[in-house]
Amino acid sequence: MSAYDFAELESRWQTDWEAEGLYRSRVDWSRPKHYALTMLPYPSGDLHIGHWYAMTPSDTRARYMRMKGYNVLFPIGFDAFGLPAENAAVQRNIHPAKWTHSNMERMRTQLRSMGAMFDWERQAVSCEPSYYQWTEWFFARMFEHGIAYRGEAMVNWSPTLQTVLANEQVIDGRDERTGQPVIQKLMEQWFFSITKYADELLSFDDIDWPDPIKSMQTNWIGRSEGARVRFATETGSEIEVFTTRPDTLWGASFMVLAPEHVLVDELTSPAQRAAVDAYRIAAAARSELERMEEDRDKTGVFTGGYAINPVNGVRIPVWIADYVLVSYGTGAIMAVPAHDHRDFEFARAFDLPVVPVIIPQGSEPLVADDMVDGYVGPGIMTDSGPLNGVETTEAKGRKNPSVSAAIDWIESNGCGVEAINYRLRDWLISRQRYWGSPIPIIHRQDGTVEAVPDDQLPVVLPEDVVFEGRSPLVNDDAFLSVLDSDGKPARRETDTLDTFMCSSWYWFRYLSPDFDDAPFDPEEAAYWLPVDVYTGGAEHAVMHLLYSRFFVKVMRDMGLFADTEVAMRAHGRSADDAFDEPFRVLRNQGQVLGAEHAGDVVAVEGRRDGNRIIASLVTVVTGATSPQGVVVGEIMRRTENLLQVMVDGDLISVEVPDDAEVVIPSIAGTNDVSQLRHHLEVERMSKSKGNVVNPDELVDAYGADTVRTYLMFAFEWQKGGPWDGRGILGAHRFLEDVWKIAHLAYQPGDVDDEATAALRRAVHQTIDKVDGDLADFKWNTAIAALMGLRNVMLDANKTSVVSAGAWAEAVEVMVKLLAPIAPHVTEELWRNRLGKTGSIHVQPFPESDPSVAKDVQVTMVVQVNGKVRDRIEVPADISPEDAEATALASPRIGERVGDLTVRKVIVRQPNLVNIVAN
RNA sequence: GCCGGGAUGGCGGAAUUGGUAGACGCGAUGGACUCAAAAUCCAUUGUCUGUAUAGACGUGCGGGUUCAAGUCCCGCUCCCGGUACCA
Repeated sequence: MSAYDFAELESRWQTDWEAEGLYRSRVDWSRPKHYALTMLPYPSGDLHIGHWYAMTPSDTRARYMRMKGYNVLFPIGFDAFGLPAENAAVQRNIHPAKWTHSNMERMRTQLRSMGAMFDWERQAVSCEPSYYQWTEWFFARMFEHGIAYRGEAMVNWSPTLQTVLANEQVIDGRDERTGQPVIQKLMEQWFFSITKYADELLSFDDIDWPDPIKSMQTNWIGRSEGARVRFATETGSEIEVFTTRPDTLWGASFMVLAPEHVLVDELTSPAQRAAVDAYRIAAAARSELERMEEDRDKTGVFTGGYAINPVNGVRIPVWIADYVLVSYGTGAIMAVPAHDHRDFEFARAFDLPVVPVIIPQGSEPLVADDMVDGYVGPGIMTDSGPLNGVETTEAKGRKNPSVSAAIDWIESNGCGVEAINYRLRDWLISRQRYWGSPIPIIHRQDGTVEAVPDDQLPVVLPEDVVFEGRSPLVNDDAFLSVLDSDGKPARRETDTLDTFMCSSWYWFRYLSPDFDDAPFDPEEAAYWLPVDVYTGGAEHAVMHLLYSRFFVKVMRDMGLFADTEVAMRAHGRSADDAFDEPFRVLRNQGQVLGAEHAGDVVAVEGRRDGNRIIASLVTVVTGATSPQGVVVGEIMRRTENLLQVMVDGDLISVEVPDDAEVVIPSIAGTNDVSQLRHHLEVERMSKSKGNVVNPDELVDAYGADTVRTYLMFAFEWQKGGPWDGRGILGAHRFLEDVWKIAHLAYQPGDVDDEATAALRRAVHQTIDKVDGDLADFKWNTAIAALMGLRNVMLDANKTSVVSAGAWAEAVEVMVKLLAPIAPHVTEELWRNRLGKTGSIHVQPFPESDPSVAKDVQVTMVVQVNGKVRDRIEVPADISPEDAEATALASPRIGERVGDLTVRKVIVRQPNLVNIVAN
């Protein structure tokens, strides 16, 4: 037997497959198509184990579908624009294009080492002009159709760098690199009106997506029904609010505006001016995420202005507070503290009136002074003029009688209208950066804007630029100066497009990456679209996937599939519903994290309280020693001010109060809790998320097939987990065993029919198991089943009593079942050991024979009062009567039941009988 | 904070969706082979009860439903992902 030389055979087959064009995918209307898509990778530098974890199972699924008879398209490309390239430019003085291209060059080689069935001739790269020409073209279409528009949005502004920062570049309100403060600032930018599609995006009727994803998108869109109500101010303006509870309008006792609301200046009285201005500056220093944290103490300032409650004419004060966001609703709320938690907290904090207007069901009317929280339950309306006596339930919108009555009253009295509000905001697509697709817009001298004509696309990024922090486009005169459609001097737009836009249409470009007349070739699209299976990380649950859905719907409505539909009909395929959703089936994998490292070690001094320590001194230590009175341990987890510290195998909670002394040797000066928190978090992220595991080394040591097999075997795919390098030997041994089994010169002795049937049963049961598991994306159990078959075959070889025919069938089936998982070794065995012609990867997937697979004997469990007391081998087709009789006849059961009275016997033949006796 | 997911032996994970908890693998222990080691092969391996064809306990914590709960219900704890300019 030759040795399993994985290195030699893997590179040989990769070369041969490419020469044979085995993975070229071509339109073939005589065969059913399958478009398998794996999420577009970002060219971060080196392929890491996470890429393997995402892509090799997708490849296995694509190969499985191919063996199931489909013509499969499985393309690959790069999401090549983005922030990291610019960071590299700033930090290491490498041009983003150069950095990106060398990364892609490297990653292509690494991707090829996976042995995936990528069709490289369909590669799409988002930073190449041939690609972003069409990204720009889509923007131009959106602009034409009124989907793209100018608006204002908050940005992280660094006054020091005079530039906009990404959220991840801002830590604790400061620029992560320079440590200088960052403020929130309104800026004019481009948007796509995705909210126009909010309702359609809430429907998932025709797609097979995981429920959690659908639920997250639904919550993200956040549709709520209610009313828009106008409050007149004493300065003569109107404040419009959206409320889901118009029925509680009579209890509105003050209003709160977002600090950035346009009316704040007008409403602010001279006496309050200083306080309001100070508060607005403070609010600008806080991120939106911080502002939404509900358990924060409520802060706010009275503007000095008043509004009139339109339903009862009551004069109510107008405040500003940062818990109201400009980006949600109208940026203003009416506060009904008696019936809303946050408003109640705010009212109590600032001693504002609380006016109950609901009598809780089955209870006495509320007394404002006695309330400890807003009441949000059902009841009867009171002190609400025309609504008095109306029932209020816990239903939302019109389904709640009081809300419905209130909307009718408001509309007929002209103070508001029924309205639907979405939490979803329009998609901000402007980026004040260089390394992205330019927005093809020209700013004319008269202040209007126009799109760059299609025949002048793409607007190409200038290459000769210098990086200092701000986007070099802003200062690039050659780029900036342009003539408008009237031939007058004009200025180019300098914002570039959000990279999410590049990744919102890439699967169309794969269809025909060299097509010059349109983003995609309708002939290809008519066959391949839509994507049948999309796999990728759950971290994209909302944004990327929602944007992609939006994009397709917009394309459909702009008529961009008209030619494709014609081509489909020409081939007799219905175009109905083909372009409402981009991805028919979606499945998510988890993340493989770097190997778990020892955490930071801290020494803690403090007071012990049960299993918890209230710290007075926390020191981050390197060389851990344990002097008297000090607990030294490795930090396992940290949340807020609570550290979980492992000390001699026990987890101890350490609470770090704000006044505790904190010593972090690597940070000079006095340290505090937030620094401790921040420091430990950074340490943890760089350790646990860093690409500690290098797949290239694993491929060198064990081969790509082993790495693939191990990744699919060792984790629950949807969940992922920390990498553990030890287990890979198990996967490698398995492939070596398969190699060995296929090379055995099997010679039966005296053939035993029962043993032969048992082997065949195992083989056919394994077919069913692997078939079902691969269909369901359950790689680990599919491989476990194949390992089980391996064990059965090694035993069968030892006894050598199964027929030669059954053995040969088993070998062939095992190799075929394994082919989608370990493509190289199975191809080698198929063609060079089993002597077959043609690739194993185009063979039909084995089919099981139910009559062979059927069990003849099974273990029946007999329980007494739910506890297992005996196990009996019985025929698989045992009748319920026989099952019960067999169970009761068992001496061990007789002993157990003894003098007890049998009350009931539950029979689930052939697996279980439960005898209830007392 | 909010939204979504998760927690099962020393470790990764299985469990036909209410019916044998721990498949498969790693690791560990003992043995075979070897001068020795590696590799390989054989055996054992949830915990406890001194023995084991026995019993009790056991799926993050506290309750509940059921003949039967890892699975369903109620209440918690902790971890992971997302939170709109990381991709």
